[in-house]
Amino acid sequence: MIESRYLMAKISAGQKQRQSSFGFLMQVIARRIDATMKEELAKIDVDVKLFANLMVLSDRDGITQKELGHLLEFPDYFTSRNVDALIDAGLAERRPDPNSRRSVLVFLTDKGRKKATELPRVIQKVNSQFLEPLKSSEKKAIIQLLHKVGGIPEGGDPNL
Amino acid sequence: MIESRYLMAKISAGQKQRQSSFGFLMQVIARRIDATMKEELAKIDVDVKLFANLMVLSDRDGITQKELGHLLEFPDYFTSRNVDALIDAGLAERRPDPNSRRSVLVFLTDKGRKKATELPRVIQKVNSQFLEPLKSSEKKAIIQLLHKVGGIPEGGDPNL
DNA sequence: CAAGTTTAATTGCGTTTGCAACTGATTTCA
DNA sequence: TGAAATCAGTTGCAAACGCAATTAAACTTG
Repeated sequence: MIESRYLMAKISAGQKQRQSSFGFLMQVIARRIDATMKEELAKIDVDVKLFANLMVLSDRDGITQKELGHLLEFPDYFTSRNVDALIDAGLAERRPDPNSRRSVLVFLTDKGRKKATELPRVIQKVNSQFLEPLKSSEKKAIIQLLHKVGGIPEGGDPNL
Repeated sequence: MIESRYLMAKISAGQKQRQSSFGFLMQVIARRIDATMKEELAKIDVDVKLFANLMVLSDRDGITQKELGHLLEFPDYFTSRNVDALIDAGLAERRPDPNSRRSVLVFLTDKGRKKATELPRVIQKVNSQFLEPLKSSEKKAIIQLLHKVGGIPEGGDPNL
């Protein structure tokens, strides 16, 4: 962020307000999580830029680029280049969509599927590292509140 | 962020886990906040990239570039270019540091100071927009929890 | 069914980023 | 003191980004 991770809202007016700004807190913590993920993923030789794509594909192999991008809220051009990069890294391949000649299906290669199996461990590790200061009930609470803020339906394992 | 804001943790394993990943939620919401800030700041003709710098300078005018970068956790080269951009926009100026010929002090111009006064309103607006789905008690709770996660001491006005 | 519209995906190109190298000033300390 | 190390700041350059335009396919509708 710069790595626009660097970014924005680290701020507001005085010291006090700055520290309590929701946007400020979100940005700062998100950047830190991103940096930590980058480090952890480097250990297993995965580019953080491709990580998200790998995770989605491991769950839903053979979707179109459009769908992949949609699930990640990425613009099309970005998805297009991400898939290029996945292919360059030997992690995925494009195949024609039997249902439409203008869309493309993306599949993980064996190598890609193998890499993908290593990812949940990393996510789990980083998430619990960041949530460590919270009590168990607070962990549940913050995830619930974030879901509410994001308008994202809940469900699933809060440990991840 | 993509604007390495686009990035990372949108993820985990299955659909269920993905939706609950703390890192995933943080990244997605942080990116949305960033995009919204960008839009809102465009309305008052402020580049989101310079926004953070403006806020810090409005609070602590006349600091060195080094200090400015440190407060924002930005690398030196980035601060250097940000100050260039602030100057190009007529919002700030460099002055020699009387205490050291190798460092530089950064001051807001009148125009810069004037712009800075418009920023808290925008921050306020975007924050409350994102927190809108929450009840008042929940707003307090999420900010408190984020402080705890970030290891950032609390204090200040939760509306900002 | 043909013209117009929308859609998935890609790409050209100017801008921004990140790293490393560089300059000049200051400190260290043998 | 003066050679080496450190420090603030800048910059060259390759890579990555982001937008807008493009291509080719698939709807829509009169």
